[in-house]
Amino acid sequence: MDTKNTNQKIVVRIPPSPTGFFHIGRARTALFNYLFAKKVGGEIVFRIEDTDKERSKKEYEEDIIKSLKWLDITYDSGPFRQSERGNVYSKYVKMMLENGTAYLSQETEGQNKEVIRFKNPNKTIIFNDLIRGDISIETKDLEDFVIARNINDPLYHLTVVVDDFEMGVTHVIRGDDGIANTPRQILIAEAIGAPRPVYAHVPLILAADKSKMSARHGAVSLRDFRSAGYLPEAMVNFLALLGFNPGGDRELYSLAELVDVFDLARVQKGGAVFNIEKLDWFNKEYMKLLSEEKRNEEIYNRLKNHGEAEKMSKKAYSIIFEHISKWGDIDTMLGAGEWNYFFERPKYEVSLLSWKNSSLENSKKHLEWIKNTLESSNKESFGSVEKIKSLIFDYATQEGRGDVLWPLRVALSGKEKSPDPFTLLYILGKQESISRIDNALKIL
RNA sequence: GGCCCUAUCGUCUAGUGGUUAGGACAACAGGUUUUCAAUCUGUCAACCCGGGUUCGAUCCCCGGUAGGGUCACCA
Repeated sequence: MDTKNTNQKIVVRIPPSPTGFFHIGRARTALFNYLFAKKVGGEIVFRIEDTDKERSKKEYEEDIIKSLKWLDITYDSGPFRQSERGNVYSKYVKMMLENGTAYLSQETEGQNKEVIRFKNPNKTIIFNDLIRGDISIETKDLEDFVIARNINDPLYHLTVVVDDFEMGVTHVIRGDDGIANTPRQILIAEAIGAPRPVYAHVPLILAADKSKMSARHGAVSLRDFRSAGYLPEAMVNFLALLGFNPGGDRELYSLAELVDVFDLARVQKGGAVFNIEKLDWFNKEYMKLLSEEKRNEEIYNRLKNHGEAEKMSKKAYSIIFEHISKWGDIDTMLGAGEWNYFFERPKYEVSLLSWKNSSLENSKKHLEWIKNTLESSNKESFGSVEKIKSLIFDYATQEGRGDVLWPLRVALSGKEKSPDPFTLLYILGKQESISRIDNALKIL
């Protein structure tokens, strides 16, 4: 009966439903399918499960495709759309109606007066799960469940089983929440004479409160993370190690390296709490691997979106880079005015100019010294942070570093927290720096 | 509630019938030529409980407890 699988080719599937933007949990399940298939030299079928005409949208389908591409998860065939495979399903429904494994049921409630129900044999199903071992379920609790609204309008359980059969799927790797669906699908598979695939149920991604991660917990679609400026390599690495670990202390793995070390038997059984701080750490690690050109390009583009790109000196880029863990942080920092001192004169209270217990008179004295020194310095001295530092540092050491450096930094940035004054001097340039010091002197 | 699944630091996890139970994130402390960041070093921090098996259980078995998932003419 089954001639498709005689060559033992391993086939997995990525079967999202386009009823929302691609969910992070779905992304991880897709990733596990990918890693498993690549590891064993199998194939990946990509299938859009859009039998729910009400909720399925093209926009979501496009988002799913884009998301997979972003993560670099490729597939060997598809996308297939269940909405385009009506004939296939009605063929099987007919067959089941004829062989008595399904029947037309008169309904007293619901939208349709007649639906097609599966004739439940009420038996015990025991299936082996690659991650959890044997699972046993009494199917009589499932009753005669509905498999189609009518012969041309099949429901999820039927379409999944038919497609997995027709597409030669050998391994079903899906989320934990699919366990409850498994006995129904095994029953249908038996009814249509399809072989039973191997199952593997991956633990769920949990929110901080340990419940299934959903929209009410904030960002859950891959799209959100993409626009927040996370790197796909970081996302892949983070997601893979959420519920899987190859053993040992290593944390950083590329997609290809993950394929090498992947093993379903090493997938965790319990759910894993999503920890965005760890994601941020991964992301920063991958950001550090980027070339300077690439970093500057990203920073420039983000600044440009805010209309600040031309006002911000390129010399400030390395400082910006140090302070972010994802590109979207640039938007946040800019929005909060954190970096305003890079392109506009700072405003601040006079009192901020004095360091700890030191006096404003002292600050004034030191700033005057610095001003004179800078004014008499040649252009060469502003060539690097190191050179600027050599102009002032000995004086600062002698007079008290905090006493000298703090007011200088405040004069330049107007903030309690900012890069060091030498870097500020370098970025701002001689003329602008002197004029800011002048402003400080005026209010002192 | 029925059924199913799960249980090592706050979080992600490694690990073993005998270990000082390891790493990472976070937190905290200190260094790094003032602050923030980055970085370095260090500190804090876990085997859910009760039985059983065993010379010995975090590890094996049973029970409990807790948490989660699922119970559609959604997928």
